[in-house]
Amino acid sequence: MRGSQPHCQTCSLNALCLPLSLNDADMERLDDIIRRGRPIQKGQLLFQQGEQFQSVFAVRTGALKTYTLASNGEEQITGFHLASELVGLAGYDNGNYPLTAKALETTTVCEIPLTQLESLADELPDLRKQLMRTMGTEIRHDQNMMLLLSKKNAEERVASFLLDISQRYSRRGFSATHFRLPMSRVDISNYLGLAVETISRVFTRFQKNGLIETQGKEVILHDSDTLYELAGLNSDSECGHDGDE
Amino acid sequence: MRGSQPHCQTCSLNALCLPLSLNDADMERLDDIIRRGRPIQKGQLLFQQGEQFQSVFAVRTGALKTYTLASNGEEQITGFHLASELVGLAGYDNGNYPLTAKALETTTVCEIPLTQLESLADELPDLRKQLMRTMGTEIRHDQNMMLLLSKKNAEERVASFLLDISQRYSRRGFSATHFRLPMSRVDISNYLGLAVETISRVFTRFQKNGLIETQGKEVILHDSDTLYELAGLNSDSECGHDGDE
DNA sequence: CGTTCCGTTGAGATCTATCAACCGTGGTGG
DNA sequence: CCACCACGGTTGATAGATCTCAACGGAACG
Repeated sequence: MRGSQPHCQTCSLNALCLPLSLNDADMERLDDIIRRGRPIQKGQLLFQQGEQFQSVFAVRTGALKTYTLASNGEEQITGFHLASELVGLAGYDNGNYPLTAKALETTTVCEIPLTQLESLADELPDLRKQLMRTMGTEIRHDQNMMLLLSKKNAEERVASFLLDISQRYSRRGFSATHFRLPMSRVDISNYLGLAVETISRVFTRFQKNGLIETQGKEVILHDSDTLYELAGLNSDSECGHDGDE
Repeated sequence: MRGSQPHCQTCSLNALCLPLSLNDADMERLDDIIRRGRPIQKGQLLFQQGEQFQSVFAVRTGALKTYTLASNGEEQITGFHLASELVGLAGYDNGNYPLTAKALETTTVCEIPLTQLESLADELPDLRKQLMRTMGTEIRHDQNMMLLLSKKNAEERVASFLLDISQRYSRRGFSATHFRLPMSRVDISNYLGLAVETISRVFTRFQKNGLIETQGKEVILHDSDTLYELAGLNSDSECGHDGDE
């Protein structure tokens, strides 16, 4: 994102990331324990299901997907993680990551070692609250996904998905109507519990109806209102994901 | 459960409930802030979506379901809560309950007021860890549900469900093969993302194949191994829910 | 320039939802 | 005591949405 060693204090994402509710002094202490590693390339793993749980990560640039493996080997994508969003907190309850995180494109992350995060949380009530809030947000997101997966049809799911991504980009200051999807159609279909072909068909149907315009991964939302209606949401409510893990 | 005022220290559920990892002194302090209310009757609400978030609850006896309302009014059941399990932590991230909790039968709960829980957590690192762990467990559960809802067919879902309930009863010292489902078929169908009729058909099919035996809400598992196979699980792994919210 | 991966489109198969009827139980009231 | 009703659960027939299988086009890449 910037040249030498970046810091939370100067990071353009700090208003969205874990430092969210921290004052300057606290942020500095958080900054001290964060490790900034090499970028990881598309397709590489950040951590793997079953590995020992050692760190939580914040996406600085790029995007990740997280997925669990069923015992039959099928993968279920549980979330996409864009810049400023946390990854890995879902595994907090025991010693191993319950899911795998893979880069969708070249990605840089901030690594926050768990032991240090825990001892810092012991001292900083605000950080603690922020962590709990982030986990609560993740639970809300997952429960919205459960609703989507068990009650919505293909068009509703795709509409919800597009609006979710739109809102998340918008929150980071990017266009809410013109963006690039970092994940493949296959990933989208897996996430939404549909076949790839169904995703493709819904995209073209939406395009024919003038709701969206797509060219590969580039998407333009032309009629967000109708999309919101389709998704079964009001335009000011959440639609699946809330930005943090 | 018992006559006058019960206490965490003597509660038969304390090895499964929030006091899980607390020492005696800490448990006593937790015990002090817990309120034991009147039993709530079948169909009554413990709390409602949108209400101010004030307390977390532990089920002492009976059972609850929690569900969210989509904007079209449809309800999506996100979990069932048996004795010793926590309810309400899912809402931790903001000021309002994001879901409703309704009693499936006459139910008694321990109420833990949030403000007091928070200040107690400020002092007791073990309690804090326990809370985080519980939330992490809930996230894992929800992600397992996402997998179930997007990848499993009707038989696999029902098998997973029955084994989940079985494990949870078993953990509380009850039979893993002979139990009573506290929820209706409609609730099960809603939870599993299927039509009631499908649930009914799968139950009878399982019964014809000698896998289970049912009479109304009473269930006997005759062939857990095949059920585990169907569910796509090994018999020692989790299958959806892990006991705590 | 060939290969591979990804996305799209078409035709047919399949699972589950839907609609409808029926049954047993429990509660209510005449 | 019995008729009646409401409700939950079961079963059958049909319809529909999505999956599966298959083929094709284009972009990316070595």
